[in-house]
Amino acid sequence: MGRKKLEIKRIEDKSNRQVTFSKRRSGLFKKAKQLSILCDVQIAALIFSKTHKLYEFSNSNSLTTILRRYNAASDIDQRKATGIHEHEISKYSSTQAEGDLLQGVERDLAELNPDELTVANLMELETQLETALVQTRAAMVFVNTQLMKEPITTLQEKEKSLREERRLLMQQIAEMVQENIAAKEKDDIDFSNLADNETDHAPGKETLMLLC
Amino acid sequence: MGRKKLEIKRIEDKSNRQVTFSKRRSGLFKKAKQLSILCDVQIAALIFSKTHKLYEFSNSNSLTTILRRYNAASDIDQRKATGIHEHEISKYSSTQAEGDLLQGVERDLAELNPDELTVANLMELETQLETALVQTRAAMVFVNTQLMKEPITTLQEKEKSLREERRLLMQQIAEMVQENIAAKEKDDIDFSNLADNETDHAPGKETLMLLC
DNA sequence: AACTATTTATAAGA
DNA sequence: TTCTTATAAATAGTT
Repeated sequence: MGRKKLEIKRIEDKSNRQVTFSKRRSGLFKKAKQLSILCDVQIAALIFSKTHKLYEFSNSNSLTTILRRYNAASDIDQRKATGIHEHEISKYSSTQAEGDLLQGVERDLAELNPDELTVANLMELETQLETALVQTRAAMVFVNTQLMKEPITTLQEKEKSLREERRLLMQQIAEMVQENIAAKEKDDIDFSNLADNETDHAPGKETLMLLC
Repeated sequence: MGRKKLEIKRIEDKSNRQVTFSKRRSGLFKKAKQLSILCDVQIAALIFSKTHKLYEFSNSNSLTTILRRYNAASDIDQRKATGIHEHEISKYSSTQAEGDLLQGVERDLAELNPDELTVANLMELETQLETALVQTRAAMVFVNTQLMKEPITTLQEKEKSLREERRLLMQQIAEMVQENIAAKEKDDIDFSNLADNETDHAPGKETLMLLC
């Protein structure tokens, strides 16, 4: 779409490539945001440029929250020690309203028959929690990617940073899972229909074990 | 773009939403692929639909390789035991030619001054290896997501599956890293300029440690 | 960073 | 659902 039809092959001119990258990246993220809103789906898009910057789009609450926390912590704890290094996360993240997890469940349930409600509700909640888990894991990758950009000089430092990163993440994940469980229970849903193997475990505890 | 201007808000009609999702998802992946080719960048895009299917685009070699291996293994080992469950990974993955990691390095280096070559070469290789690491981690998340879709009934089964999944991944990562190192050494580059802290470690081993 | 001629994506219709 | 087509939107080259 432009003055001339452009053949899809690597643009050799550096400056032109940079301009096109900027334009099309913005276009791609815009499309991603539109799709996520129109069709009510969760999208994450990552671009690793040749200059080793990470550009990211995500409409996921938990993901952006974790990223924001990490970036804040990173600003305070790590940048001072290793030198300033601008983060290139784009501003396209469209955080949905708070509590979207359970609101989404309720909206989906409106399309179901009343007598399917209880079972469907439980299944949906189960799946939503798993989605949150997936997002959390995705967040860990994003955060790791962020960390990669830091100019860490020794492998000892690298390992230490990764350990600290993991400690922070485990903490954040624990908080997130606890919030989910609290929300679940607050929603006053009957859990007695769950299979036996679910009832003799604390859900949050089990989830955390799987992450370790 | 269409007969009418469409307001960007959730499409309430289920059937219309599904059609739009299908069309725009295809459009988004097409754009992602074009951008990755035109600007020579690595892109991963994930979409989690409300029906809990994962749609994925990636132009990354290592990522798609791992996914393909896992899916193959999954077909044989797991589906039989837990019941068939179609994978919904889209076919948009555009795998670059083999050895693109080092080819990319060489191409970038053509734009540099000759006297910067040795240092730049090493830095670039370092970064490429880190990129591979990031991709590997991303692959782990994708694979976890895949696994989430399987209808696993007990938490015991779930935990067992995750353990097995991790074992397979560690193995695949080890292979990938070894391939990288082999390619590195085959390219006949002088590593003597590396800082001391890099020389008293086997790079592959260290990388694996960070992943554990 | 803005502009605009064109190409491309796609909403609605068949 | 898959194909068609009128229209909206993205963007390549230009300023």
